[in-house]
Amino acid sequence: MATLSEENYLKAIFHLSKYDKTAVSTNAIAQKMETKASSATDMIKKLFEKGLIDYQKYKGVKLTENGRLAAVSVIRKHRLWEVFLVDKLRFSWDEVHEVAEQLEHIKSKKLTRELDAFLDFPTEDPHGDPIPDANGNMPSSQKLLLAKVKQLQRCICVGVKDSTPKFLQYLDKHKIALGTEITVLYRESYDESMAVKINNIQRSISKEVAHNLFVKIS
Amino acid sequence: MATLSEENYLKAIFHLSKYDKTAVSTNAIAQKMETKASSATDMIKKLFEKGLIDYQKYKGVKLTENGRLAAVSVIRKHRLWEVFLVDKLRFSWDEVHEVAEQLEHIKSKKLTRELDAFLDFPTEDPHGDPIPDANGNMPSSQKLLLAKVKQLQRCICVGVKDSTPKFLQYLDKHKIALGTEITVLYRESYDESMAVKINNIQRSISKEVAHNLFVKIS
DNA sequence: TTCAATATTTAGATAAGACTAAAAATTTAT
DNA sequence: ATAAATTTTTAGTCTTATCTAAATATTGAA
Repeated sequence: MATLSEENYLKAIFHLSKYDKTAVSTNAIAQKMETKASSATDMIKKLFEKGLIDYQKYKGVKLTENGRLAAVSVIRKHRLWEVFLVDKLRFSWDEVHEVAEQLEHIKSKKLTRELDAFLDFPTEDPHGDPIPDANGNMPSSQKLLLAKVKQLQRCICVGVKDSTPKFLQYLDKHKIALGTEITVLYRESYDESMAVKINNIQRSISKEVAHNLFVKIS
Repeated sequence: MATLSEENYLKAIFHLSKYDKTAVSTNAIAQKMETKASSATDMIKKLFEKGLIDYQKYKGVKLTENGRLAAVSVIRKHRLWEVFLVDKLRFSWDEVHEVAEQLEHIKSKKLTRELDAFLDFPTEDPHGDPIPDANGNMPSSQKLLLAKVKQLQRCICVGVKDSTPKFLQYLDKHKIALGTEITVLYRESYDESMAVKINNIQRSISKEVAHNLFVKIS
């Protein structure tokens, strides 16, 4: 069974290898974990000994199947707890992360199973991120960044890439939520901002926001 | 803020000083924590440095007000989570302890407050133990051990002293639950067992059971 | 009250996970 | 292709919480 620290490293490695499938560097792991490269090396050796990652000195790491399952199990719990906090306990979507970081490490198969059922088997967390099933399968979605949407297309907001409180509160303030419909009017080449229509009102969306909002074409 | 291990020691000291108000010995703490006396001494020094216990070498320890508050806060969370597991997640009363031991260490004022509200401000956990309020006040109850009940008195089962799965499963098997009415018929002096009437059926209750079941006179 | 038994504390060691500083390997730039 | 810059690893230290073994204090029995 993995320790709390091991679980956090596995999660970090999983998230770092989510998009590109190449090996993850020691420095990248250290940065994500907000620790030093030497500490990351120590943990890498430990995870390698336990068969949770593939590792060759100086060549970076990759999760093994066991490592992936362990990481996904933690992510599943994290996201289920986030749903619980928002749906049942009046937390807002910008308040859940810190508490879920603690709850995700609770070890009880039955707890996870029953929580899932209690929440009626949700498939997404409050930020639109998919919740892996009990076998470690991650539901795939065809979401894309708002920044990639073509002119005059309509789309629906389905998730966020950046889920820091600051960004989430920005979205709340501007009445952008999951499910909100957005029509892309045109792109400003000067600053890569976008003119969009939200709730029939024309607004400008900065490059930063457009690169952190996931949508699906509707 | 107390570490996980510190919280567990504070809880142990609280439970050991619950009934008798005298100082708690190092050995008693070590035994409750399933560790060695030398380890207990180390932790005692640490808790003393932090102002959570009063301590004089060789004289045992007592919780300070801050220490008591810290212990009661953990116990409050433990018992609220037990209610959650039984009332919302289909756990039985003999399954909740282990998971609550983990959940009790989650640090979030808001989580505790909202969980309390979500559960509709329960005053007792599934074993009949009182849930301290947010200010650290423990509701007092006038419960007593079944073993102390006088002949021909009627009483109602309100709690358990021993809350190990074995005892709880014994009670389940014999259809004794919180709220069950028990009439004490007579006491067998030979083995200290009791003849009682439960659900209009006469049964014998062993000394062991009678000393672990709390009732209130009805 | 004095000595044996018991309880407690101290001293020194260990493991996990972090750190700093220095060494070694790899990558990049000229 | 070689030197410089960067990345990664190693070596050694620190803290927390544990342990064993030894030393010291307290308690209790004769």
